[in-house]
Amino acid sequence: MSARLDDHSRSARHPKREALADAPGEAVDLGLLDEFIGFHLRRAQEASFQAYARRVGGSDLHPGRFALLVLISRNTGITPTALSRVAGRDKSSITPALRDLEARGLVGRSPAPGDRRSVVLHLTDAGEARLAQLTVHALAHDAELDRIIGVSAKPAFLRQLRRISEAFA
Amino acid sequence: MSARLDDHSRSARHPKREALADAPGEAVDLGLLDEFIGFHLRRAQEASFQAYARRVGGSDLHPGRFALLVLISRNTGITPTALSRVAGRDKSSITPALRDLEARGLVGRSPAPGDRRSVVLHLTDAGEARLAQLTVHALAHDAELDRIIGVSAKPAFLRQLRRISEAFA
DNA sequence: TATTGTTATACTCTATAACTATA
DNA sequence: TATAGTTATAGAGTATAACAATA
Repeated sequence: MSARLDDHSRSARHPKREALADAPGEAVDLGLLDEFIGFHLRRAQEASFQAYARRVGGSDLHPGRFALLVLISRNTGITPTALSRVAGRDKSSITPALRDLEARGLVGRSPAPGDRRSVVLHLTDAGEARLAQLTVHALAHDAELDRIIGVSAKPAFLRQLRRISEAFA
Repeated sequence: MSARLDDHSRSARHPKREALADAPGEAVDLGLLDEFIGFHLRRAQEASFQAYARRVGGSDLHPGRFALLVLISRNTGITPTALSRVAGRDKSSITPALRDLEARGLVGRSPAPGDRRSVVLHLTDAGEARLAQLTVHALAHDAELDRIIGVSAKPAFLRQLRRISEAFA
């Protein structure tokens, strides 16, 4: 909620200081944080992430893995290095994720034609099936996000998020 | 990638989408991801985080630590458990962060009056001074975010982010 | 010389469970 | 019995540096 930045009267309402946030939902002064885009960006992202994780089940594939499946499916033959660039990660960070997806039998690799240093990636049939399952959950989750921000406001909201990630790319 | 935040020679306009990270002429198809709020939320948060980290220097205090300093400063006498609830983390997750801030001499603790199990937190003078320094960086970073999304659009944007985090709280 | 992918390694952040000392 | 805080431990996720094979 919105914090009153200069309100020091809270000690009047809460004579015992340790009771400041004893009860869940007790008011805590967020100070400057309450007007920072970065702070609310982080909270929204975290909340959305955890809601998705609850939806698919904690033990299942996280959003990052789902994103890899989508990207490999839509870009069959992409290389690990190209994937890491899309994800904005170092190439060494993508190796464990791909190994995990391979171990689950969802992703396969083949020698890259024309460059024997490289490999090209594809989804297995099981990978495509799993992607289809996860897509149902992802669509439901996104539909919930749509309801929260309002369908008519979505395009502008997405545009602003894209502007942020592109401005700092 | 060595973009400096202070470098205003860099255009803020980015007309093309999807050319996020790949070699020229090799556009990557984002598929469903491109319309997912959660996906763009994550990218924006990550980009903002890294831009802030570059601004304050990679070795310095990260946004999470800055947030703790703000919260302790604005809520002197808050307990670790209350802090963990504000941050949405388990109480065991807050212990290492507080130990770090104590080791840096920025945060102090005292016995909680009336409950000998508990402790209350406060910023040291050095902590307040450091918070003031970091606030300058945080304000500059947030001003850049303001420019990116537009000052007039900021209130609605913040409202939407708050709605997301509160809807999944 | 540069690039691809991997390995080794380390650091951060987080969570669960068990423990202590209180309450 | 329940709670505050800590500890031990484990699991993701990421990064840097170095390496072998290839370009």
